[in-house]
Amino acid sequence: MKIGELAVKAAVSIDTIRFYERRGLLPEPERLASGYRVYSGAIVNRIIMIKSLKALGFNLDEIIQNLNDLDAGELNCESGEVRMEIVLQRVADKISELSAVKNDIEAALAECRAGNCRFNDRINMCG
Amino acid sequence: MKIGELAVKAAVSIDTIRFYERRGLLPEPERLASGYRVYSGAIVNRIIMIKSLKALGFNLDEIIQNLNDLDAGELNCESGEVRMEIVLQRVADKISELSAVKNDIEAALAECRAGNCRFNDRINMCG
DNA sequence: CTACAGTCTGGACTTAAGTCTAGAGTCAAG
DNA sequence: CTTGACTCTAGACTTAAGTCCAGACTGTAG
Repeated sequence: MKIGELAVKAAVSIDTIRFYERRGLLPEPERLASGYRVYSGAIVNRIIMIKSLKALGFNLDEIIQNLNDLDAGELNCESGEVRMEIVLQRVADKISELSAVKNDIEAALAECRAGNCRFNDRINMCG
Repeated sequence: MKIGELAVKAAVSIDTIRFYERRGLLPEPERLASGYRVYSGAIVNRIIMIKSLKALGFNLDEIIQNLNDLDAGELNCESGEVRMEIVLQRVADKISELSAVKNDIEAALAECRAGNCRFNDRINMCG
């Protein structure tokens, strides 16, 4: 399978595949005499793994670590759990940060609607 | 007041003040014969406004628009309300996006703890 | 006068995760 | 053989909001 087919099967762009290769997320593939990259079907799953880990909030460096440990057989249930907990905390923190912003906007809007708009006076209703 | 004092009073860095000036968020200040920027006290409030709008989730381009309209007297309660509603929507969308990620991680963790860990098998528990 | 702190400019650098481009080579169909 | 689709590389570009730097100048205290 050449890169174009892989891109379709894994639903990523060709550029992304080459970028992941440069970043070390994907192994260097075999090459045809022409220099074209050739892939086995297994690589599709690896890209799906990467996408799954991205969806879980891991960044590329963390994904590299996970995949390396996975390849080395050093990624077990416990270490995976710990990693997910760390990412979970990060996601939860971002959510509460944004929730605070949301509350501020809602308070400001409530002030507006109570006829006490300060938007064009001094926009500092949100600490 | 020179830029260093303004930076302290407005609690931003000197670089940020110069950057805001380049970006058009702050007017070009008077200069001393030496070329040093001189500011009146009023500029402190403008920077505080910028920070408040940032805290509400506006980006710098939107803040420029708000400030321009404010300067032109074209920012009234209604338009301010509309703008805040748009930003509120954006924030709410981000929150639900992150909440979905959070749910996925929690589901994966629950699977782990139920003794059905698939982290090192195939990390695709989250669509 | 000498230090030293403050300020100036223009431009490069940062993060993250790609995306885009030019110019060259390759492959398959007609 | 030609055409068009595919692939190659290296490197520049993107977004956002700044931060950092070198090298020069200014202002002030001792």
